[in-house]
Amino acid sequence: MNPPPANHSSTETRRRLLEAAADAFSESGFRAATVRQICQRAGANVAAIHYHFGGKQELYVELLRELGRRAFERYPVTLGLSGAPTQEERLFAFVHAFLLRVLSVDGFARHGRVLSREMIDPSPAFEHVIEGFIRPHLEYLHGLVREILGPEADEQAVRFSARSIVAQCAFYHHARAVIEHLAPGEPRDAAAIRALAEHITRFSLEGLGHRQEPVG
Amino acid sequence: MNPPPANHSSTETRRRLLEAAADAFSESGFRAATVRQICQRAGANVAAIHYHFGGKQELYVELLRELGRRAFERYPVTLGLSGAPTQEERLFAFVHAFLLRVLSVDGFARHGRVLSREMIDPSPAFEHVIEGFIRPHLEYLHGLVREILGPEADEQAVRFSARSIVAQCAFYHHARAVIEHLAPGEPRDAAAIRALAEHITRFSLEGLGHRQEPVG
Amino acid sequence: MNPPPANHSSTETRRRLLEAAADAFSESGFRAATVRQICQRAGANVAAIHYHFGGKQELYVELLRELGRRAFERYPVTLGLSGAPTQEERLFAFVHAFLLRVLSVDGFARHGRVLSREMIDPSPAFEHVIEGFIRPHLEYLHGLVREILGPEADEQAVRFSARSIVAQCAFYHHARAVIEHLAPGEPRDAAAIRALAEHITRFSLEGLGHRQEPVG
Amino acid sequence: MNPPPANHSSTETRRRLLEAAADAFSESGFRAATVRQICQRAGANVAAIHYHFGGKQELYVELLRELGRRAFERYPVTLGLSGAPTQEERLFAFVHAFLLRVLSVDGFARHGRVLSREMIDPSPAFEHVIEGFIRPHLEYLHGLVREILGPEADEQAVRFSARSIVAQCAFYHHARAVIEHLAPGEPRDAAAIRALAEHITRFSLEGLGHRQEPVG
DNA sequence: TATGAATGAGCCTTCATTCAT
DNA sequence: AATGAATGAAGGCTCATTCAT
Repeated sequence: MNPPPANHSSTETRRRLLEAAADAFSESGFRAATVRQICQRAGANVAAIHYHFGGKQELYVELLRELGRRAFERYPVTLGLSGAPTQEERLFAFVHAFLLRVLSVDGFARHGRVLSREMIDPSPAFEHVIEGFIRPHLEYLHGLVREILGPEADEQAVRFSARSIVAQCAFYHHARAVIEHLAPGEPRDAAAIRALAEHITRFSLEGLGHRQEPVG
Repeated sequence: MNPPPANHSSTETRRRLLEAAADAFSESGFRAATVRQICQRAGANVAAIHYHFGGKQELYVELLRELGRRAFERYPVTLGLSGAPTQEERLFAFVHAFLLRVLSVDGFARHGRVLSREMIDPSPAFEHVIEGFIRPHLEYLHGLVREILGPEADEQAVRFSARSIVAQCAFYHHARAVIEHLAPGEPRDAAAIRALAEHITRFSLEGLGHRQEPVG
Repeated sequence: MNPPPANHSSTETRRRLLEAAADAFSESGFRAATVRQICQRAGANVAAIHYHFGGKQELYVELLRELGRRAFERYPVTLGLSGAPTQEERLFAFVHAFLLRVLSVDGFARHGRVLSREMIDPSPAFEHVIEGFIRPHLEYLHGLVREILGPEADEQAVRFSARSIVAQCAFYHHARAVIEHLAPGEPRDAAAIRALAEHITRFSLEGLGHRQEPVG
Repeated sequence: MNPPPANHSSTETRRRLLEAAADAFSESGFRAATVRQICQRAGANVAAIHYHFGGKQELYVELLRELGRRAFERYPVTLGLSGAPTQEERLFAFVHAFLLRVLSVDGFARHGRVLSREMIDPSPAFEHVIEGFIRPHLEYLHGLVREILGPEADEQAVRFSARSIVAQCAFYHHARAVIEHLAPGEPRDAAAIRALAEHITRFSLEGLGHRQEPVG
């Protein structure tokens, strides 16, 4: 008698929940985002998150696991590189990719933003985030910095310098509220992100003592 | 209907509430910290905050005002400078003071941490924080950067460069969980903080294209 | 952030909440009645009102809507009239219905009592009450009074006279404590209410200068 | 060393508290008025009410006792009468005095308003109010009504009619919110109050079957 | 005689979770 | 496989009252 329920397959609901969670968590953070909000955006029942994931926290962890890949696939640290790139090119790619992961308007940036929040306010998924994403990419950067600094640089210099680079990138997400308030309307389109990346790359290369060969 | 008396006297309970609030807000942020928590730590009744400050938010603002004064008195941007300091000395003082305000183990650092959290997760007192603390110090830094970059630098270069400097300092608080996890046990005593400040100053001076004249 | 679902289904709990709310609000008024009280009487959790209605005020408005419908269906202003009633009959019906809505021992009277309280101590739903219930019925009465007074009556006379009529009816609820104290045990059964209505109707008809033609 | 405190005598503070309480209770009712509000208006300490009266409720009872006299002295039921007034004149005086006690803008009306509220929402002082003020004046009215109705009127007719008269007067205070909302800006000055009293007197006299002797 | 400080009970609301179907 | 209903703990706030001086 009743029409069969417009039954979205289980995986379909799950996907919509993850999608909605990505929006909510990247906008509001883990605590401030509410399950009602997420379920509503996903067109699902309040109990759906508990049903599919076991709870809010499990959904969050699953989101990190599931979507982490995407951001780093879309914007790998070697973004746009090919052949035998120079050190400058490799640093620029790293910085540019970092900024795109965090600032771009496409859906991929949501993951970057969630990761970025995770640095600030660790969740139970912190360990997973560190080991799965942050450590490997930081080690890549360490390698690059070590190359640029040259063989006589000690490890502390490498660590400090890598942090200085990451700091400049992360700042644009961490302090976005301040930046937006003090420099309202500053563009964030592809060109502006590229300009930021160029600034950070140049600033950091010099900071690393990397001298561009003087002409002549 | 009528607000409770804006009590400005300095009772013991009031002081203990501010102390407890400094701990709670610097650890958990404005939203996550609860008045019950704070009152309990202060050994006071739940209604004490309402009585002494008018509410959670008013307590927060009062705390910012109070701690702000203390922190910037203890660690002014011209930390340890006297006479006619060089640009390098002034930048070092700025960076060093910033780090001390955020990393030092004394009570003063709690204010820096609250400010740092405010960048990340603005509270209803955001406006006050920006105008009272962040804007004035940022403008000081802009002036310094402008001097170092020289007269031909455009304003965007000044802004970007100042951000790069602040970013490196703030990162040590924003990303403290990550740093502690990846470099466990890295010291945070006075000497270590000075070393960090030296690194950031050197890195930034070079990033700013400031060349130290070679000896000889 | 997002309101709870405006749940319009008719669950058993929802009905019990409305029932309990009718008791509580008619006895204590909007402000003095507490959600805990209501939930407890309804055998429900404290959060039940928020879940089913969105909040105390929304429950109140919903109750007014619901009970209003019932009370004016059960005791319409044309109570018992049919055919071409005389002015006297119409006024009697109005007065009688008013008193029944306020004094009868069945559940319907709770609505009248809530309305009556609203006159005295307006709640945030005051506007709704005025426009939804009071104004329409008052305008009906104005029409009737205008007819009785005849074409030469000015509008102020109409307003004042209508008030005099409503006042006599409402008084039996407003001043019920005084009446009960000074005339304890005065009956409030159907016959007594009818007798009151007859008194008020006669008193008012004469007050309106309406002369019953003497027989013969 | 310290100057002697500007010590208002005990009775002075007491008087100011009663004054402020009259304002607060007549405006907001017993429950809604807060002790903080009252103490603040009186320029006294929060604890002053407890100190001088023992508590909010005791202050309220004291206020009724203390100020009750004043209103009935200022506006006695025989307001302005002298010599051998007619029944019409006596009824007009009663009604006019009632309205003035409740509607006039001078301080005396506050007491009338508090009494009027008491009818609606009895406080622990209810008994006192009834016996001290309401019963004696109602009995006066009963006597007057009995005279007007003539010797053959039964007691129920007297009671009902007296209520009809009181109801019309009290309504202007009880339903003031409704009246103000539906007829905004209707004046309440001395002339307007007199006009109301004339309407109610005329309406009631006719309601009582009192015929003004036809000429001739 | 009088007060500023502090209290505890209670208010409405919000939330992640769990239950019964 | 999935849901609408219901829960309990906790949140910030308000108030009349009491305490210590």
